[in-house]
Amino acid sequence: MSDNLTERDRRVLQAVIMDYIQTAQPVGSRIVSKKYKIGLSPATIRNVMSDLEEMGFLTQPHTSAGRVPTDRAFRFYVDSILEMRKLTRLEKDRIENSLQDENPDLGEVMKRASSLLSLLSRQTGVVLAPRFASNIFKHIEFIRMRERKILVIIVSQTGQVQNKVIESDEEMSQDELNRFSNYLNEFMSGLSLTQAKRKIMEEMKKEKVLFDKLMYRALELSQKALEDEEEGSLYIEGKTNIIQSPEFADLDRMRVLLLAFEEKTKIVKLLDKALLAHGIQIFIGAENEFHEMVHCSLVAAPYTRENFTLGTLGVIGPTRMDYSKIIPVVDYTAQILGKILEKLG
Amino acid sequence: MSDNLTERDRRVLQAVIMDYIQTAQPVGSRIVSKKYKIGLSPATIRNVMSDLEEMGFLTQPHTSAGRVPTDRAFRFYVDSILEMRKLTRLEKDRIENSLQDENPDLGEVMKRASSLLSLLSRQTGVVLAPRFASNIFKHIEFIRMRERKILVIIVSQTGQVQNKVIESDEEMSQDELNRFSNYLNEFMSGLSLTQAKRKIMEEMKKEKVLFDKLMYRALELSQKALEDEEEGSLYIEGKTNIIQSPEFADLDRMRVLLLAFEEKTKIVKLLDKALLAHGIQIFIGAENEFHEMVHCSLVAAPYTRENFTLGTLGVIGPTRMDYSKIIPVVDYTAQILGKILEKLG
DNA sequence: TTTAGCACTCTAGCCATTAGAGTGCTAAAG
DNA sequence: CTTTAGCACTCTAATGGCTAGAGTGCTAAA
Repeated sequence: MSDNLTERDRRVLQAVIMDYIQTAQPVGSRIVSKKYKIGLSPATIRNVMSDLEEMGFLTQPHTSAGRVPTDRAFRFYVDSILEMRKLTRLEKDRIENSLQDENPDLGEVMKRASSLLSLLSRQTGVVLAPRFASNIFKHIEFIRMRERKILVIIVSQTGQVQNKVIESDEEMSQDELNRFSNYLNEFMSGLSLTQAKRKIMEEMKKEKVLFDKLMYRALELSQKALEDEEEGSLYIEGKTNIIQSPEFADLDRMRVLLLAFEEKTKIVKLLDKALLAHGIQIFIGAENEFHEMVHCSLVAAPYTRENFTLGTLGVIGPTRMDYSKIIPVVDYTAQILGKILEKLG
Repeated sequence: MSDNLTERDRRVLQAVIMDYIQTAQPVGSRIVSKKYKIGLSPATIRNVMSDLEEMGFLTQPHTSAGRVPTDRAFRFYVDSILEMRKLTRLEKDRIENSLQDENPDLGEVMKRASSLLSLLSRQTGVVLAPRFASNIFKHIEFIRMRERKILVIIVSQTGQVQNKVIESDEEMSQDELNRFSNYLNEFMSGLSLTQAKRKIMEEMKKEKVLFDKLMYRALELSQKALEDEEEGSLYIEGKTNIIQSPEFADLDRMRVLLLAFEEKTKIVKLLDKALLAHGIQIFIGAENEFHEMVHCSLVAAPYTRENFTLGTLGVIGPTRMDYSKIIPVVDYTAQILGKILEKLG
């Protein structure tokens, strides 16, 4: 199981992988020898392939079939063999233009980004929107609906709007609520929402606030409004692309994956992991703990504004997807998305 | 092609349809004679079936197969043969409980309704949310974002929140904007949003307003905020259920349908049609102009609050779905949803 | 009018066979 | 020692023939 691959081994492995990416069929020694000029006879290739199989990079579906790269092979491939295709000017333009927006609305931009990723990769595009809580606070508003139900609207500096119905212990007039809004708008001005949350907690403990019933109530309401950690909205576009991939001809596999898409939470968790990393991250097949995704890979990249990570985007496709093209696409899209969001600042 | 079906014809047709709904297989004369006690021999049944075929109610996939009901047969079935299964107390309870909500948020309720429909029918559940424009106005708020970009938030009496970034011709301070909000909140109080739109148009033409530049601008902004007819949000749940139906074993068919689900606009149009009708409506197969849905039916019902139609909900499934159960489910869900929304009023 | 009987048709499943792709091993060539 | 040609071997996927079974339509008898 040693990993000491000779140059020749790597060349052969690369050929097998590349052919498999193209055809989705087991690759035989003849093909490798002919189509990819390695200058070796099929017989030699066979020996090499046999070695690679021993090392866990290839498998045979059955004796007389060609070989198929394992997850491990793909891992090795993306880590050390893969040569990126540079994006053409045309492709770059396309990415830039698709994301450009006259009246930028965050939701719209997110949706476009995922569509774009799906279109360019011919796979499924995903974008994890910035956590609302990580935004800078801009405005809060309380609107009395009926009895003790109050609609709270919180706006971030990026123009994201979160709204929620909360229930107060006591009935309150709209006037009172307006005073609350004014007070809190002042109080939280310029803070990030997480900071704001903390500040509110601290303030509530102070003596003078404990005596001022109204102020206490204002803080209490805002706390309720901020309290639930929303799971971060996920945009998925191009789900139907997976139907084309022969690896999902098996209906059960497909169903499981589509269910995961519908469920979303697992995908969110996966993208969350990529949030912490710097630059492109690739999750291959069974590497990620979600059994739904054993036959899939995720190419993901965080997008940042002024070095602050906002969210993640990526492409989900079969393990066999064309990394050499998709990685640069994801990378560049993340860069551009970051830039666009700076304007939205 | 005459429709004068004898009682016997109808019994046989019913048997064929019911069996086909169960098995998704062509139905032969033997089965009809045995399983459904019509008291006729297979030979007689064969004659009847032959007649029904001539009349366009049945087809044969090939000579020696049984018969399959046509869309026309299903139409006839739901219109005049079908006997509804009554919902059990248990099922009714389930519907009521699922939709009940402590802190009702419209989006949440819609989502639950579609999930519920999907779960009970084992098909795909769809809910068309109330048009925002048909709501009663509650509150408007302008928030200055940067330069001339202004975030407008409009709240309806049901607690729905719509937000949008608009651009004004001139830069304005938050103070001015606040004055605008105050003025407009007064101005539109109690109106439906469509009425409000009209009133604004009229007001803008008045002379005195034309001279008051600020007021004119306020109206202009609110007009911009209200102008775009948003397409009404659609909730779809349980898309993966269609994978189970044997009629979608054909990947192309399935892809087309899933695409339609992703696209949404066509489904919205279809549900819009049902909006006008009273009570349950059923669209069978090729009857609806969307070729994506040739193998599907839609059972839809509008839901109303105090006799005012808010939206539509329904179930999309194969033509062969179990109408006798699904129709009552859709019907009752629509009723309950209406009631729930009254509270939300 | 209904039904039993029967000839006929078509499909789906089941071999058996075969072509072809690919392998591994051996022995010769470099 | 490495590479390669040659060859026997294996396995699959495709093909074709065959059969059982399901279902029909027609005819003639009940």
